[in-house]
Amino acid sequence: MVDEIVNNPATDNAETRRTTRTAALLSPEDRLREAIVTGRFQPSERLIESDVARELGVGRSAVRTALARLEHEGLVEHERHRGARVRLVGAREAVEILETRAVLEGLAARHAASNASPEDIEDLKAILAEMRRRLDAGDLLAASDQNAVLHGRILELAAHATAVRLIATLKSQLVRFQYRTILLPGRSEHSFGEHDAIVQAIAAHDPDAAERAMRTHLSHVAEALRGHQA
Amino acid sequence: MVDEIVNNPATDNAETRRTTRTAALLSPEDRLREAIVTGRFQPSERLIESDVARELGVGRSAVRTALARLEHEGLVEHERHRGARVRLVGAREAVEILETRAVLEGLAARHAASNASPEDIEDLKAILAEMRRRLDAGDLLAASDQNAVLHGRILELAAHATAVRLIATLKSQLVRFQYRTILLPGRSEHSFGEHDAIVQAIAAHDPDAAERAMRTHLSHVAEALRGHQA
DNA sequence: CTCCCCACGATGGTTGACGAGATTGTCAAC
DNA sequence: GTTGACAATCTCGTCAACCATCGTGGGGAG
Repeated sequence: MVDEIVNNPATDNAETRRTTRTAALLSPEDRLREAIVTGRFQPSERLIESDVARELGVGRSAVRTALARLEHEGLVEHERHRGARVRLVGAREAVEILETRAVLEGLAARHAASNASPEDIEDLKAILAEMRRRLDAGDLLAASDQNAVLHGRILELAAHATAVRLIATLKSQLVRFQYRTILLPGRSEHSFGEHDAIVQAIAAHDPDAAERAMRTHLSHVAEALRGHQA
Repeated sequence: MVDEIVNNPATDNAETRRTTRTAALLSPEDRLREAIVTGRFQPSERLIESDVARELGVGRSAVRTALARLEHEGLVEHERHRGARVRLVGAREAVEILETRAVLEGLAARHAASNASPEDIEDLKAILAEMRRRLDAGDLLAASDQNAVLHGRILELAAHATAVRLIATLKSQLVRFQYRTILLPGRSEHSFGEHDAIVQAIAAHDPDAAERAMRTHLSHVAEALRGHQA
């Protein structure tokens, strides 16, 4: 889930800027988020409420609440009486976020190791096997999808609402770093081995090992990311 | 900083409900937060925007934005078209939050160990010494204050904005659990020893030891809390 | 050319109104 | 008496128009 930081960008995207409210299916918040994520608003660009409202074809209050939420998600920053602008998370902060995710997902893995039922473990192994198959088939992107599935499943098993929530918000802040590090040469085999170790630790109901494995895995991802864009 | 989960409750509190906007010094958000924290609104009580607006003597939109923020802070929960109610964090969730804080503060301690300058280390030792003095004087509350100072200082040293931010929001969710576990019999000495270990690890620039020490410290706090209210 | 002041721009907040979704209560049919 | 449909009500979500406040930049005074 970090090997490929991907929030599906609500793929519709195709010209919904009619001022008529025909396309009011998405909430203003989602529309605005999507506009930021897909880069229709440049980083550090000022988001004037009235302009955005006209652009999206909604009222100013809707934009205001949307901005408030996006601020909490870390997508925009806000100064009183000076307005909002889209936040640019630099490489430095990206590393911070990955570190934080590492400890949080480590915690999740720990709980998963405690909670996992035999069926859960079979599930995880099946996901891993599918990842193996796709790797052998040379389809790195498909394998990366499986990667996301695995991490998601572990979070479910953790049954730790607090950690899951925080991880989700952290993820959203990294939308601009949609690298699939698994695509880097040699990374895919490393990644598979790390995931294997995680699953094995969970299967063995060894919380310490599970946390350790998850953290080393994510730190390697962070490292790969760092090297990739340094 | 966990031994005494205390957000100073903006002690003014004294009847500021005049509809006249005389007492508009606090932002609506702060007023509402304070009202919830101090228990003027019962847990699970419905927060009807218009009522709250009248109660606080502000407009409905102000209340709306305040509610949105408090929702993100975890103080209220919100369902579309069904309104907001003050969120009750049960013991189970409190434990979750403490666990999460433990790993996050562990991360912070790790960074603090890497970053700390000689002066920083002297600082920490001074705080610790002051804590020792106050403990010897038998003033547990004062010692608990020093405890908060120490944790805060470590967070500063960590220079890890992401972790600090998450920890702050987690803290605010625990406002209802304002126990000072240090007041429990025997806990104070334990607590001092744990803090001592943390400072020593930071002084030795040993990130692993610092994280470990912080996590064991906080897990003991969680344990004490659990036992205290079980 | 520099500096200060003020008008303008934008936000924060208010009021009033309207529609949508949800809940509740009533009433009729079985 | 119970049940189901329908209507009234409640509350939120949004819009529109408005005013007060704060920042900022440009123009006038020196």
